Amino acid sequence: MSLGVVLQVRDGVLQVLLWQRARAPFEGSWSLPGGYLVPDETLETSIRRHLADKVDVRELSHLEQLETLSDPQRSPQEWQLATAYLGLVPSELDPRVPSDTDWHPVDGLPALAFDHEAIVLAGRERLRAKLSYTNLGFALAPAEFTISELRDLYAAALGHDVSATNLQRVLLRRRVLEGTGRLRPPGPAGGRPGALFRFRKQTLEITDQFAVLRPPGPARVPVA
Amino acid sequence: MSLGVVLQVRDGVLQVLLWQRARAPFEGSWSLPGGYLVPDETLETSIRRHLADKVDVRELSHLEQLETLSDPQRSPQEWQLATAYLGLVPSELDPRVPSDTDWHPVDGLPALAFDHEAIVLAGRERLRAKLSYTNLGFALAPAEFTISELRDLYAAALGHDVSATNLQRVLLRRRVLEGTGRLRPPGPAGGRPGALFRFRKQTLEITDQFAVLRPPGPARVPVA
DNA sequence: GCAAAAGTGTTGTGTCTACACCCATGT
DNA sequence: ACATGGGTGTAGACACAACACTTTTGC
Repeated sequence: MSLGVVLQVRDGVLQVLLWQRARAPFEGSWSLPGGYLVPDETLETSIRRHLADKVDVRELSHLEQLETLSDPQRSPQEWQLATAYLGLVPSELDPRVPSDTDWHPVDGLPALAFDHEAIVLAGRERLRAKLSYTNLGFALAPAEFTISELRDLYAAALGHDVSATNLQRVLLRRRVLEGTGRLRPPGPAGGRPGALFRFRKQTLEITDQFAVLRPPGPARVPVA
Repeated sequence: MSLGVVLQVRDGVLQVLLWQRARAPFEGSWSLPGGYLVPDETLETSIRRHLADKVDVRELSHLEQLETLSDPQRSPQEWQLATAYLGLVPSELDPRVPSDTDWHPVDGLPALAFDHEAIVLAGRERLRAKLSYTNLGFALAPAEFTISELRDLYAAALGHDVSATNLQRVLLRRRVLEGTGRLRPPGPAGGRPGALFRFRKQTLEITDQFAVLRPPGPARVPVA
């Protein structure tokens, strides 16, 4: 079967979409959405189908495989293999979800069915790691945003404060962001209007390729 | 089913263990070792069992899950899910393998059955990435080695030259290596004897935790 | 003018590459 | 002595964090 860890920053907090089980085992407790495969279906197709059917989530900005769980003890009833996926939803969307489905902060989860808590935490770890060395921020952010707004998204996902100053410089140096030329007018409290940025790419790219032990040769020239 | 990408540096070249198929489809062509699960078996148990049974490889220094393949077209006969694992064998071992099994350089693979070529390359990518930001080198190296020997292993795995000078400094600064106090006597051509080192840990550890966007606060003190 | 929010200048630090130089051994 | 291979010293490039300062707005 396939399972989806769908994450979104909502109200400034990283949240995961959970589904309340209607049947034993773990009747009534929260679990990850997902379900069985149908014949000749890809795992990715399967999780997309289950997310669209059961929880009406279609606007995934990113989807990647996490891991496959196979411990014979993970389900009390039967031996069950499950492949978990990480899905991300941009921050301004509010997909309509059925009544048995809701968002929960990843800090402060209720008791989850099966081994789902560990899977949620693994998904968050994957997100945190990739925010550091890829452009994955595109999947959390709306189409256009100010640096402050983006800083809040990164802070919620990473779980610690992020400096807007340095975030801007890192992402611009890596050419992950580009300015739109437009400005966001300030709120009623005043303040300088913020410049609006967007991600240059909406697909995953590694932006910090070689941590160390990179190939010999002259320093790579920054893209002109 | 489970599949294993077993890699080892042999004769200074990164090689993968392949198994020659005896049955259709792809009769006679090379493929990754592996096979079906038996009930109540973990995927990891399964791949270890198949590697031990069929190819007599028991001395894996590292084993981790790569990904699960599910394309309905990947096997011409039937719809087949396969979970691929990356296994590593230290460089000085020469496990006894049956006659239908052999090592092949990853640069210069024969035509492989199914989608196995892509899986091998994915395994190599995983290895290359983790050599940069973890202590995974322990899984390629013998118990003790000189920096030159280790340099050759890294160069074979990474596919480019590596400077022994800098490799030593990086791995010592990160406290991944430690000296043994012993020396390797020089060969017949003479030369200064090389100091012998070993990896401090034989289990995977991240040694370059935050590429960027690390939490605020005073600089982490290097371990005294 | 003053508060609020955004953005820039600048300094310091740590980590890495590159390369010159020195050290220990065999013949 | 000299060739061979191992190891250290050091300088420069770079990316980043931190923080002070400036800019632009509302009131």
